[in-house]
Amino acid sequence: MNRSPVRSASSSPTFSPLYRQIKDLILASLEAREWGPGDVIPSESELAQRFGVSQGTVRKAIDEMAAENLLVRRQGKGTFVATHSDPHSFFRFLRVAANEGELPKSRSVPLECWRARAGADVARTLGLEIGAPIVILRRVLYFGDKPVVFDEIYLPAALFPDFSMDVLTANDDSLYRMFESRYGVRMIRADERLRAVAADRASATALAVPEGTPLLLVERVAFTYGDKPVEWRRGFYSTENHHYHNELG
Amino acid sequence: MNRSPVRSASSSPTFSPLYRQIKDLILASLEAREWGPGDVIPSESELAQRFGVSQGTVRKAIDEMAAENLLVRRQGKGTFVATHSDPHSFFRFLRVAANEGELPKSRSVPLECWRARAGADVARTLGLEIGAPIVILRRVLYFGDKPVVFDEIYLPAALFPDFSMDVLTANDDSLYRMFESRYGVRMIRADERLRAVAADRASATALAVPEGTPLLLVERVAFTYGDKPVEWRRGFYSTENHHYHNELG
DNA sequence: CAGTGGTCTAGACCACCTC
DNA sequence: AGGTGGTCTAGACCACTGA
Repeated sequence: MNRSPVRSASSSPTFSPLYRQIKDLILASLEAREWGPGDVIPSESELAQRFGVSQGTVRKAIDEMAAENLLVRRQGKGTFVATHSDPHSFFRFLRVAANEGELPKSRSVPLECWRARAGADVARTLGLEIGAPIVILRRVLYFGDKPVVFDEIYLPAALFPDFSMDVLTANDDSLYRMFESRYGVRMIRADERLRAVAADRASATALAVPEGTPLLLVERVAFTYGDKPVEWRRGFYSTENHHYHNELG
Repeated sequence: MNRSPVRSASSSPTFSPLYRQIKDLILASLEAREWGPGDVIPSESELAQRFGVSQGTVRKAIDEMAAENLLVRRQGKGTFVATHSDPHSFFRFLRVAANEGELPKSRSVPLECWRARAGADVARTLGLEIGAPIVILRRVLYFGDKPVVFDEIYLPAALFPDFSMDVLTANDDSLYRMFESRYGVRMIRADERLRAVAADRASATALAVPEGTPLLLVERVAFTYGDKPVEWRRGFYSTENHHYHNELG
């Protein structure tokens, strides 16, 4: 490895600065699972030596990756691969808050899980062939004793081979935590589209509200390294006592 | 001015690094309107000289402020105070997208605007005394010929003294653009809470949908420098042909 | 051309963690 | 004490802009 970085690129149309090349190299190592979620990566000076650049250049590369929540710095200890284990990361991908007071602990209750073949919509969204094997999961998220989110989740079976009710019931982690620990698939980004809809029978039942109740519909496509889509999800949120929280900056 | 920065702070409980002190000084200049939205600020080397630190330290301060969308760097030209004029900034505070195709140009149609006194809710949200003078605006946002958002907006009258229908009709800018150009109030951050509700008579009329239609309710508190709340807004979004777009990262 | 931000380096020292 | 990341400096050179 260790392609030596290009220091000058005058008149090059695809010029990218050294620290960005370093960033791409580190990114490649993450993608290749050289270091897994939660692991320490080599120290800045060690990486600097490995790549033949100064420590400041490595530092700038890591700065960007920390800003993108790919790495986490801890002074005195080292730099770590980000993981969905820590609760901070949990709420980056679940923007639910209680209208009043603190949010009670969440509990995920799987309803059904089955295998199917990708229709046109799912295939397009996940970048699969039509007819490719997928897994579908329905589950309800409770906060305290209240059902708040009814999710329908579509996954490519190729990436989550043995995904099933058994795996889910044996596992108390959040889904994304399990995805990265069991299948080595780490979600790093997601696009969401929010709409208001009337509860149909299935969502009304799951959320214990009357049919026709206005629900917040959240459609999500989640991506792993390389902006590869690996999850499609439709979540119905009961917003009687909760809301979707967002910060604009 | 130019309090000389403190270089060492061993055992100080409120230690903050030099670049953060510089950042606070630049922030104070922004808050004091030493440079207005869209203006160039002094060059990095000039600021370094003014504050008696190295250029790299000023650079790091500006880096953070650029990441927070307070400043905008333009290579070869200088560093500028961010403004709501550029369309990029516009969509940071209006997360609407069309379900299909491009979003047509938006048009804001004011319905009514009147003065009132703050009730308990508004007073608490905006940090005012109960009974303090406020201004209330109702307006509809159209995209193409479709009404999409019905807004009710509460502002402290002290900050927006002559705000009225006349001012609005004479002004084609976005609200936030007008706030910063006419009143010197620049919105830098906002908290939003999203819920699904059934359209009441007022919102149904404004959005030309049947009463009871599920609507996306977006409650926003917007903040200016120093995290001071200066706007409270309730927006009803018709999500038949549009949605609220959010990126999780 | 001069002036701006952008990159890269080398080295010093500080703050924090662990042993 | 020895390692890690965090701060700060000084200086060189590159890339972009506009007169």
